[in-house]
Amino acid sequence: MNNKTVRTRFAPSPTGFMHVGNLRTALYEYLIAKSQNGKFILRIEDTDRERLVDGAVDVIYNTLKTAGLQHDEGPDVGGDYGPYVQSERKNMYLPYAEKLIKEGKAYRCFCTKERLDSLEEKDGIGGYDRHCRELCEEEINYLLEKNIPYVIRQKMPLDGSTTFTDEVFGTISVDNKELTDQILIKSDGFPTYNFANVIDDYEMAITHVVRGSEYLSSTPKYNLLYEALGFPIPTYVHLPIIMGKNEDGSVSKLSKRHGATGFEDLVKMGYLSEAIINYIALLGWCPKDNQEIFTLEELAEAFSIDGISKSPSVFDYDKLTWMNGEYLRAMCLEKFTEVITKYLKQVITKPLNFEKIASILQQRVTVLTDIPDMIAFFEEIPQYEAELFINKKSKTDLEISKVMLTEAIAELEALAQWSHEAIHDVLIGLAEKLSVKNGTVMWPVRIAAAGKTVTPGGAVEILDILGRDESLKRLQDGLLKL
RNA sequence: GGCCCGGUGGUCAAGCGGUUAAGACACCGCCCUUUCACGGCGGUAACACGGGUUCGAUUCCCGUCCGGGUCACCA
Repeated sequence: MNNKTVRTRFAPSPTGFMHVGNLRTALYEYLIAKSQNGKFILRIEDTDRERLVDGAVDVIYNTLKTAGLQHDEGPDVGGDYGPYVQSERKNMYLPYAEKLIKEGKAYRCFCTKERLDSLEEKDGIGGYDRHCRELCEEEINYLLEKNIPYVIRQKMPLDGSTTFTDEVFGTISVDNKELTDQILIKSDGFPTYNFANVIDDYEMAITHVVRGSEYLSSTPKYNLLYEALGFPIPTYVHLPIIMGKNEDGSVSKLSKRHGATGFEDLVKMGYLSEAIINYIALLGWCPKDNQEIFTLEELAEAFSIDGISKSPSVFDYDKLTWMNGEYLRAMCLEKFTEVITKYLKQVITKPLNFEKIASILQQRVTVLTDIPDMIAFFEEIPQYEAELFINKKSKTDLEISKVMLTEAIAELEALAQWSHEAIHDVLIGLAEKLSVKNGTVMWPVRIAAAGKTVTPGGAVEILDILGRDESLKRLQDGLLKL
């Protein structure tokens, strides 16, 4: 047993978008670290200078923050292994590459982009032909003197095979002849992701390399690099890929074309960050006891690598929606009211009691953005046809509704005090007095009060929220339709 | 196409040689009920296929098929 502190790292490149796949990787990295009292590190991988996006790093910080995945070390919080931004580490990589050249494990490649492209066309399937691998010293010096730009490539073994063990996928072996002489340093002097990753993970003492399984096939190359450099090989944890359903029913790696796949998009659509985290935690991992609703703390407590599955999983908005509803319903009313106030304000300008509205909404909302449509009738009653008064199950037709509304209005007008309890008693009492089922009274009243057949809350709640004057006015107007 | 990985209901998934093959979402029905929802109860629905190994395979091995990933001076 080694009791070295577990250190995991989340190493996104700043693209301005936090894909749920990346978020889940971050989550698992966080959980693996936290479940073992380890450290979770954030490192920004910005070696691709052509793709930099302004403000992208802030998106990463914000996402991690609202998701609750606080890192222990990173560009913004510091740490003993900085800098945590690869572009600021630029000059650390070249010496390693040059060391490899000296040891005959890497070489300079002067091939032009054009030549590489033509190679691809020739054999159809990529792969560098190792043209510069055996250049003699004179040739190299000549090209160097002429300032021909070059990259540094790693020399892959020509035969044999490379084997590594992954905690999730087990032992995997690949023939070395499948491996291309990968680029370590680009012609602009920046390291490639492949190279920087290995160096940084080593220098930052990362113990568990956690990433999506799309890296599985390039892992042998990393292993060879660790060996060439004399670095210890980290524990690999490859995660199953999150898939999205295509329009034709097929599935492929979840991407933007599958709809909202960014964390911020999901939040904008009305999903709570806690629900998103909870849901994606279960996408590819299962606890021992099948529990489904977890706080982040509970996840960190229950998480273990052996619960990670190997097969890809399809992102299911239905289940996320259900889970979001669970979170919404579990809130106390005050909290729920606070959360939905901004959605209420989108359609309500009248001085209505938000907490009362919240109380009828809480059991019915699954996605926050549904709220405005659900309660817009409080602000203004929609145009509606008299046919809405007809309901078989409540035993109402136009004639009966007219009677019920007339009676209800008379009773309600006489009400000394406009409260939920008083309204309830008077309407239920009316049904009893007329010897009809409750629904026969309630249906017409609710239709007249709301102008629609489906409403959150019943007649009593709606009248209570609307207040005496508006309620009576709406009931009178309803009566006029009959 | 080469290489790598995977394959339990529509979806997420338990299972790790002997089970009536869990559970959740979705769907359907019933109950509750003042519409809808919530809640309760019940239901439809799965081990991709073919060979082995074994007394016995969803589980182990091989092949087929299907699905996915990967083959960049992107990460």
